[in-house]
Amino acid sequence: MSTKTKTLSEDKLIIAARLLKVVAHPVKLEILQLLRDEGMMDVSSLCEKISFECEISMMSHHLSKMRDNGILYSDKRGKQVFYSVTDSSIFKLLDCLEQCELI
Amino acid sequence: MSTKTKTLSEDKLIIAARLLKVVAHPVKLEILQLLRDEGMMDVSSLCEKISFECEISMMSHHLSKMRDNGILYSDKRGKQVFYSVTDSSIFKLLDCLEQCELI
DNA sequence: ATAACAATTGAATAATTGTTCAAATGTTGT
DNA sequence: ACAACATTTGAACAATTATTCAATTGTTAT
Repeated sequence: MSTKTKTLSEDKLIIAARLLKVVAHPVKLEILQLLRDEGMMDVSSLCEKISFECEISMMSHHLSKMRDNGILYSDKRGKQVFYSVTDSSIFKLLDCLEQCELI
Repeated sequence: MSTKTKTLSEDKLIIAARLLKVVAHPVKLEILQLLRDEGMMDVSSLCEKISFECEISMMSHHLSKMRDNGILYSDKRGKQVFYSVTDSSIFKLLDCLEQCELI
């Protein structure tokens, strides 16, 4: 008899908690949703497409926090900066939330 | 051509963000892991089994916050109070974190 | 060089979360 | 009724996160 479930170590639980804390915000979750559904996008476009009211400056803060935590990366092209996810495994989190009975 | 991805509405994004905020803590994640792997458990047992140092009072605060947010429920049996998850779909979140490349 | 545009930065403040501790509640057995 | 145990509660304080705004940086075109 063996347990199939993996368990996260103390260290990984700390990292996982930090990751969740970073994305635990309605605007940040919608940013991920938009990047999933429409691919990389510049800051102004994200502001326009997001359903919440969000100033450019606020958007930039959200994006740089996610970038600083390894979730996003940015690519400057001329005047614009395009953001996209570093690893698409983050989208599983969205799937998980969409399936979760509590939501 | 149709997009297969669901998108969460503004309201659901707010609920999802609140849910993530509640569990975005190493101790809370480990509580969920323990409840998944060992089933319902009383407060003192959780304190003993958790790898982080956590006083009974702190554990109780963590548990009641998760209960107040619909993630756990409690069942008093004599002197002890047993906690377990209200809906096992929350465990998908753990699976997701275990699979996530960023962790 | 200047103007217009896109985004970032940092500081100030507001709001929320996390932690600790002592006191209180409820339960069981004597 | 009393003591021992399990848990909860609430207040005080610490720490972190969110928001706003004005100033700054960098880019492109004239």
